[in-house]
Amino acid sequence: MLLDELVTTTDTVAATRSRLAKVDALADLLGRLQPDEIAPAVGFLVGRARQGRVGVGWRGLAAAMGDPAEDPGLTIADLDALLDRLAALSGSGSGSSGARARELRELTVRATEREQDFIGRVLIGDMRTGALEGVLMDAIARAADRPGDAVRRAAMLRGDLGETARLALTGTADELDAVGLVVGRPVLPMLAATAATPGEAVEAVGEASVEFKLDGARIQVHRAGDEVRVFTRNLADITHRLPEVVEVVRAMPVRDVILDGETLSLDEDGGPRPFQDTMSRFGAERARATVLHPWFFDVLHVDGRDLLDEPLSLRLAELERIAPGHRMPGEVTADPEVAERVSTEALAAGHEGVVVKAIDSPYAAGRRGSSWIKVKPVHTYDLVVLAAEWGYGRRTGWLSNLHLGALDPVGEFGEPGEYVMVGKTFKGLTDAVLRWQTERFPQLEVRRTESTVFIEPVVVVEIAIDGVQRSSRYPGGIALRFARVKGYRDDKRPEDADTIQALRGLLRG
DNA sequence: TTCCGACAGTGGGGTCGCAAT
DNA sequence: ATTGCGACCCCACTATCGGAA
Repeated sequence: MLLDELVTTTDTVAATRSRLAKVDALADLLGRLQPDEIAPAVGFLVGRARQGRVGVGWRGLAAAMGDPAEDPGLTIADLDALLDRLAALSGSGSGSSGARARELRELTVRATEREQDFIGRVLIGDMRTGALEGVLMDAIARAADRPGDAVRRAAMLRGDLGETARLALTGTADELDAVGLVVGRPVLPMLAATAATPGEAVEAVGEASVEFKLDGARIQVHRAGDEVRVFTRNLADITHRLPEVVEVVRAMPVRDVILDGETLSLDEDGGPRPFQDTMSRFGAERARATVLHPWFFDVLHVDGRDLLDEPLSLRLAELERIAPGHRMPGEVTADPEVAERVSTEALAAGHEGVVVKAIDSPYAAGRRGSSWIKVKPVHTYDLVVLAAEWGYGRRTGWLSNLHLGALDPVGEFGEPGEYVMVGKTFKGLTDAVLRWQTERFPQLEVRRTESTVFIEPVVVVEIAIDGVQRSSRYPGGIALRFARVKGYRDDKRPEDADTIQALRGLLRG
């Protein structure tokens, strides 16, 4: 199929807000693809090429794009082959950036203007058609005449939407239904919703396993005999970086197993180190002094037996049997007060909070259902808006991302009474608030750049954060973690804002 | 008719490896 | 040796659609 035909469909999809209409257009396209084109096309449509990331970002793209062609001639296979070549060049030594740019230019001079635009969005992974995995799964089901739930289930267990689409469209219904757990092949991890308090979470799910939530990285570990593989939340294979985790699982009294858990580094006293330290070790290719410890909170398969559809109570019993020394701390209860106590214990030990899990729930791979609910304490501070950046996409034309400052009353970082930037946020803003600040901030403008309007430090905004972390980017040495707007505080004066010293106090304890 | 679950979009912090400078 | 880019960990929240209640 010509790439032009696929691009026409994505234009149609982007032009409507109706999901049913998007599904119609996508299903029609999927039905016309050749078998070999299905997996590549699905990768394009969701902005996640089957080759993965190929080392081209905004900069590389802008530098490499050539003049467009007049007439369409590229095929889906042509773009897929380009991605293969780019992936092969990725990280292949000196000159590879130039080689990637040449490959990209060679292909894009054969692309029309709108094909170039599409290729760019594929490479960046930013499709903006309002149809990603969720909508596309419905379209695959429609095109293949299979139930949506069957496609969804297969995609979660297969961990690969392109291959699932190919199977759904070219195989039998039985073959689709037969997609299951395979030891060694990662599945999409189950996700958690959010609640304000542990008590509220227990009220919502009933009898629950209330477990510590550790501030580390999610891991999924597969063992088949002596072969152990470790995967991230996004299913990347990081086995070679975590030999200590491999050893732990290899020592378990099982032949085959699939475990879900979290890994992080500890300090000398056995307490958790900051997330940044865990990531430093987790992200490094070479061995480091710090060790990553695994804690497991679920088991999906043991010695030939799938446990996905078994209740959590049974899975936890299996976990206790095979990995008693590496179980996530927790307690089973239906009592909100007990849940609050477990949460207090987790926080006292330096952890993030708790996850409350319905004790009778199955393992819903890839779903953010309501049977797992995470609870973390929220801190709020009154900060001062220093600037705002122009938004993107549906926020084009609105001042969106806020620069936030904390008061420095003693002049530790400048003159007394000045404000020290500690982070940015775009979260928590409703359309009405976006409109308001776009109207208001230019009246307070002191200067501007292409992207940013800087204003008098007089607007106080209440900000929620999970905490702070050390920073080399900001002058105060700390940055906000997961900052979001709770609301503007017309009743507060900027000189009453919270201080950089108070924020820094969050670093320990 | 109203409610609510699922999705997509809008970006935030950091760390690493690597290629270019 | 330093810098900038790209990949990838962690993540919250709002608007919207369309099926469920």
